[in-house]
Amino acid sequence: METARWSPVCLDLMVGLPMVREPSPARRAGMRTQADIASSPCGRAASMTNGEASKMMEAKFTEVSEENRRLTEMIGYLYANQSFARHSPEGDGEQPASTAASPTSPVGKKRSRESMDTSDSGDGNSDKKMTGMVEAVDVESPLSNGTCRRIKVKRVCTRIDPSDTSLVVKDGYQWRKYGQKVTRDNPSPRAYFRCAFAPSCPVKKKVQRSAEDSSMVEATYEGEHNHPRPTRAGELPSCAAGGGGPVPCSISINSSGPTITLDLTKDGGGVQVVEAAGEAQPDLKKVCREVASPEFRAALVEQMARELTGDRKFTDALAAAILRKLPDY
DNA sequence: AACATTTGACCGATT
DNA sequence: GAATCGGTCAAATGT
Repeated sequence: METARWSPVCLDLMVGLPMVREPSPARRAGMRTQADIASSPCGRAASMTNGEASKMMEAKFTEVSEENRRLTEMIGYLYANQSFARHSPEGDGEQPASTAASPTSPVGKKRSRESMDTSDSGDGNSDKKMTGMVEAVDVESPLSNGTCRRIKVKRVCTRIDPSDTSLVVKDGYQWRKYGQKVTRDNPSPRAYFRCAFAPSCPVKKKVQRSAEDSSMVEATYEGEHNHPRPTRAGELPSCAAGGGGPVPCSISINSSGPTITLDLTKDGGGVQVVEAAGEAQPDLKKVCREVASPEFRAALVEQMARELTGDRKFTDALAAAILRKLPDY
């Protein structure tokens, strides 16, 4: 018997921390100065009213999104001039794509580790763990004929029940597991999945528990689906799947700096700040704390709700989805 | 019987 | 050239 379920709500926001107008080399690398931080809205938000903060945050988010987009273009341009590509975060979701990779030949059999594994490359400074983030990069997959094919690699971190050993991340697509491996730098095994529509769909994903936090799993998607997301019951996006599945509706904010995860399902807590590399500057931590404040979160939620309800396409789709869930009368 | 998952073996890349 | 590692294959097993 099919009962009505909660409609999935999963918002992945990919916004960067504010960048300066004329990026210096250091800033191009994602670093921020104290002046940047001091002038950021987060540092002042606490002293203003919620309404003011809300408005300001909205404006700032727009600005930051624009910055992020420019940064994306810039980094993409930089990497396009190099022999390998690994460029900017791009906060799009997984859209069905018809052009990405050749349907008949999945991801190249072997790729360099540099481009293959964006999480830990195995070199000396690789202990960066970007837990809680949603990151998407394009990498070039070398083909046997010497050319390269660009594929999208997206990393998503999700919180799941620590006792759940299945490493199943429900993301709306159907997957077939084809392997599992214990890797050197993580005691928990890494599971390999292929899209159930393979070989026509070239997408693969790797899922592995975080070494530091066993309640977090890191899923790495390679390629883009060339088919629509299946809509059968039970295949809900990870953030909304209930019943022991991955739970949180989380928003990750990252731009080469620390990762901030806002778990909107929790009251008061649910905020996690993870340094992307080494130790974060104290000021940065302060900003992160302020970003994690109830005021900021409330403003964020308010803005998202406004954006979504103001989007005609979204409301139409939502209405259609609700109607589908209702029994026929 | 059919399909999905598990798991050891294998392969190619890297060190 | 050997050791190591990550990724994949495919037979065995489970549902």
